[in-house]
Amino acid sequence: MLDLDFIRSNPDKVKKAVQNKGEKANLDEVLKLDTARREVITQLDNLRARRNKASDEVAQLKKSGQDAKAIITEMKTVSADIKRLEDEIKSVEDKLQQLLRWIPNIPADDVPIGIDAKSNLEVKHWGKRAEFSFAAKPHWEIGSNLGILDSETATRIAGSGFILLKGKGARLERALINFMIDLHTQEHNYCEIAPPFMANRQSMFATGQLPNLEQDMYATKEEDMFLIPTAEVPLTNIWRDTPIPEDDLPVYYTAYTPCFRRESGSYGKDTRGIVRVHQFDKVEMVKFVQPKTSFDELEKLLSDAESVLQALGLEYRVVKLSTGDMSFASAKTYDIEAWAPGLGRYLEVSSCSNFTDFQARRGNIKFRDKNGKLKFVHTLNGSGLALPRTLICLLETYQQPDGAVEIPKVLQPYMDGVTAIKHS
RNA sequence: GGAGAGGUGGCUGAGUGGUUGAAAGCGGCGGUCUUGAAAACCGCAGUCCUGCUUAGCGGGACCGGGGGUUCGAAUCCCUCCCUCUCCGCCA
Repeated sequence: MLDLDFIRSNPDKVKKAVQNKGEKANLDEVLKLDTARREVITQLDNLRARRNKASDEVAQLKKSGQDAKAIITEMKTVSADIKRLEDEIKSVEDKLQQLLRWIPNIPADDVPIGIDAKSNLEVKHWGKRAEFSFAAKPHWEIGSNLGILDSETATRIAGSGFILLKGKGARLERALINFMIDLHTQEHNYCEIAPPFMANRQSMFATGQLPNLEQDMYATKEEDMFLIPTAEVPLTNIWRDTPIPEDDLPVYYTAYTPCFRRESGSYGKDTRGIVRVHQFDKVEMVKFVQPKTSFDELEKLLSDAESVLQALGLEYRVVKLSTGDMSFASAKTYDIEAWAPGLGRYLEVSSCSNFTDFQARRGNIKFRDKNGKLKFVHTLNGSGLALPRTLICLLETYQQPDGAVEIPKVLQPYMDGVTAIKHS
């Protein structure tokens, strides 16, 4: 959500942002409603002031035993007018809020302008391309050959687009989660959280999943709750409607959660393997920071996510997303894409964004500054990392001619010292 | 799922339908006193919206959310949400 004040005084910037992000938002109507709103408020407040005054007079008259009929009769019509204006203001504000929800965050100045991923900008490359003396296999072949990945069974249990890991495969998943969480808590100062995996409508609105992505989420029928599509939702909502003590800033949280996504409309994309699934594990990082520092914090967040790939020895590149490719709520986003040799392409394993005060405004997340004033924080989040795709890159990068997969050194302590997953 | 109790300021906790933005206590901030601190005493303190002659001054709203009754609602009525206690069920 943007500040109405900002929209009013910078309509051109907002218009440009809407356009560059490929969103549809009725800005002219917003400005019109904003004016109407303030006009009605002025009238309404004047009438209310009159009523308050009269109310005191009635009280005084009654106290001294005098007749107040005249005022009461007069106030009947005033009250009727107030009620009419209250209905009007409610309808105007409802419409305004409705439209405001669809206005995206303003992209930062250094974000490349473009309608889609074609305008993204590669800003960094790390690691050497893995070379193979044989034809590198895709992960689903490696996984099923080793008996650690069983998609058919997952399909029987839940349907297509679900993963079942087995034996060392399941263990590897758990090892990755533990390794990542330990790295972020021990090296990068994040506080570990184990949050709810479901969230209510208000939480989903605060982080920006609603209203845009309602169809992409799994919802419960009876309770109007949603399965979280990312830990960003519960983590960011920890401070919703709750001022953060300034001394606590910056606040860093990390959490492992499963993520649930319907992926409706993505049929035909990534149907093989586990690149795109309905449920996947992810370690997420979320930050609440002082507004001035948020873009620096984004760079740090990015490097925290990168350090996972570096430790695992996986080749990757960092891409700065263009206006059209980044999310509705983001001001600036970096994607990290790791190389999957078997697939022969990069996979997005992390997305690190600065939401500036966009989510904070929606979720009323504030801190008290030195002068005692409440101000919106800036929020950021980044995957650190998404598991199935990291697992894909790992299996495909460390596959051996005999079908075994070597385990990177940093993970071995998390695997009881296992150095490779071999055919059993 | 059944029965009951309750949601008031940063916290605890009062509040006969009419100067109640709201007593009191704690905590907080500023001061007096003190070499310093504590204690004591005095004073200040909420959020949001809006207007203007915008370091300020007005006005309005806010006592879980929404609706209703009334000239007037923290107070009465309806409804939803949440918390707590007991029973049942259950990892």
